[in-house]
Amino acid sequence: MKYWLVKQEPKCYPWAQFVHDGHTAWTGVRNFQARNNLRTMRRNDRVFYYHSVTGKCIVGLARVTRGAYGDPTDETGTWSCVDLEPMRPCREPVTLEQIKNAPGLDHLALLRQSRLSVMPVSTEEAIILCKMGGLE
DNA sequence: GCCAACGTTGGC
DNA sequence: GCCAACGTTGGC
Repeated sequence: MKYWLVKQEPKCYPWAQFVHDGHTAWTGVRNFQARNNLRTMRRNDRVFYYHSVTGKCIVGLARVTRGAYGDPTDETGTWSCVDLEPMRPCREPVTLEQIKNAPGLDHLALLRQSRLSVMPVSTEEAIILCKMGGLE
């Protein structure tokens, strides 16, 4: 089981809406590196849900319910998406500032590649993030 | 609102 | 294949 982090602006699709919907197709990714990460995802992988721009914090944990398939919002066949389902919210959101200051998280792609919207998280990093967010 | 980072496009 | 111009993302 691998760990990932996806970014979303809360004004586009907030965690609360995700929870309300119960599941969602993670469509619309139009960046090759992010797409390649999507394609590496497997069912039951865990996904940290990060609110970008407004919020700037991890707000919950989701899981992959369906591995990569063709993004239905893409006519060209170039892009992929996965299906996600919320698991549980953070007891406390993990802020970007906390992440920056936490030992062991300095290699997180979130800090190194600010524009990447789908990125891997190592098991070690995931353990730290779960602890910080009150996620078991 | 600004701007750094960085991906994409298109002329050459 | 190079690179300037341009657009987007996202933190500040």
